[in-house]
Amino acid sequence: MLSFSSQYNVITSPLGDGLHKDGKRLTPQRLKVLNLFENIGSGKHLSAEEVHEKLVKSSSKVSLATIYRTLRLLVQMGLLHELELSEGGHRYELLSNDNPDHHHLICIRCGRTEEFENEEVLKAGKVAAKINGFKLIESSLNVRAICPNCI
Amino acid sequence: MLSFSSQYNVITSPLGDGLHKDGKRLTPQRLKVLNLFENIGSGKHLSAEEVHEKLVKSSSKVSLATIYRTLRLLVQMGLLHELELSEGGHRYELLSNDNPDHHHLICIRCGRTEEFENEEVLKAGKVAAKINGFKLIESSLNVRAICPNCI
DNA sequence: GAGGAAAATGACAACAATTAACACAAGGCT
DNA sequence: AGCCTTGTGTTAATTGTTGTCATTTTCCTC
Ligand SMILES: [Mn+2]
Ligand SMILES: [Mn+2]
Ligand SMILES: [Zn+2]
Ligand SMILES: [Zn+2]
Repeated sequence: MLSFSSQYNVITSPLGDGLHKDGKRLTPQRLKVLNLFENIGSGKHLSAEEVHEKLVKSSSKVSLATIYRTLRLLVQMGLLHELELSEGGHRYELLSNDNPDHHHLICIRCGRTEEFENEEVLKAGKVAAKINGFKLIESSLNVRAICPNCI
Repeated sequence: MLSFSSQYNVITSPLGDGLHKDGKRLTPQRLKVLNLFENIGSGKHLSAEEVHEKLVKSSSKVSLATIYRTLRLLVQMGLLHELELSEGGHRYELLSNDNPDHHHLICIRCGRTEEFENEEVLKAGKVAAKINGFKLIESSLNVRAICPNCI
C-alpha cells in the first residue's frame, strides 16, 4: 500500500512540525482531516459526522473515532476552532489568517450561519476576565435569530 | 394524598395564568421546578440533573423526564433561560427583573461562573441581526477563561 | 361534587453524540 | 531493518436527552 509519506520523502509540514515536537506523529488520517478544512475554505463549520461523510465520499476513509480524536488534537494545537452553534453537537472551523477572530449569527430554524467581527465584543471579554482575575482563553458571541427565509 | 392545590383553593399564579391561556395545565411538578429556581435566587445555573437531585433531596420527587419536559416548557414561556456554559449539557437560570440580560465568564477547569452585563455586546448582536435581515432572538457572550484558583 | 375529555406524569426504552478499551498497524528514531 | 511507542479501527460503553405508552391528574361541564 502506498503511504502518503515514506522515510525517503520527509515532508516538513507545519502540522508535522507541531506534532513531532510533542512526541506525536504525522499520520495520513490527520493530514486528511486538516487538508479537508484547508481545501473547503474558511467560513465553513463542520461537525465530526460531516467531516466523516466528506472523507468517505472522497474515498479517504477515516474512522469516526479517529475523526473525533483528530478534531480534538487539532483544536489543542490551535489549528481548528471548536464552536457550539446549535443543537446536535460541536462544529469545527479552520483557524487561519484570512479567518480572524469572529462571531456567529445563527438561524434557529434552518441553521444558516453568518459571521461577523466586532472589536467591542472582544474587548468586553477581555475586561470581564481582567476584572475577575481570570486568564482569558477566548470569548464567543452567539446571536440566535431567524433568517429572512425562515420568518 | 394531599395535592398542592384543590378545586377549593384555586391559586391564580402567574405560572397558572400563563399555562391556562394556552390549554396547558398547572401541575405540582411544574410548580416545584419553578419554585426551586425562585427560592434558590438568581445567578444560579442548574442542569436538569441538578434540578432533579435538589427536588429529590427536598423530598419533592419529580421524575427526570418530567424535569426535562418542564424546563423546556418554562423556557418557551419565557420564565427560564437556557444556557450552554460548559460540556455536559444545558443549564437553566431564572429570568427575572433583578437578573437582567447578562453574559458569562466561565472557568474551563472548575466551572466557576461569573456574570457580567455589557451594553455594547447586546448592541453588537442587534446590529449583526439587522445587517443580515435576521429577526433577533437573543445574543449570548460566553467568555472561556481560567479562574485564579485554577491557574 | 361527579363525569369525562385532554393533558401530564413516571417508568423505561431508544437515541444521538461522544468516549473508552483493546488488539493490531504504522510512524519515526537508531 | 528493528524496536518502541503512538495511532487506528472496531466495538462496547457513557452521557444527556427524547420517545412511547399505560396510568394518573387537571380542569371544564353539568
Ligand atoms: Mn466561523
Ligand atoms: Mn447567569
Ligand atoms: Zn433560516
Ligand atoms: Zn476555576
